Amino acid sequence: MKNADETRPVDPFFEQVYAVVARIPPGQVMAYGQIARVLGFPRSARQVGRAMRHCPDGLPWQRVVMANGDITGGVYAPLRRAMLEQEGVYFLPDGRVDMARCRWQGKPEDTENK
DNA sequence: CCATTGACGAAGA
DNA sequence: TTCTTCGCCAATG
Repeated sequence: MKNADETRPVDPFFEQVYAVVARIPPGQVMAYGQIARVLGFPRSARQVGRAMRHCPDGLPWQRVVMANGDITGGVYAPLRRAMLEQEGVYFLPDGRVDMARCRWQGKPEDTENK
């Protein structure tokens, strides 16, 4: 049994989004469009954001930010920023995430052995 | 079925 | 570099 009893319909796209987000290592972040691209839907950045809006507990939703490094989440945006800061994410003086240094490639292909 | 909205992103001014 | 506009795509009214 999987979700027959669950009143929540499981969308493959949503599940994939959650899977990728769960793989983001501490100190690194990913953009909505970047996640969509990894899943094979480079035009569905907004749908990724829609999935994050319904993000389940246990998911590092704080590591998902905008492509320009801006943080979403409304009133919780500053909270997310503090959590990322605690993980070692670099920030710009403007309060945005330093994507140039913290953007996760999504595919670690031999990070040490280059 | 059409109009509006949205945790996006790139391009233009 | 900041602000505005347009395009994408699905959900909602």
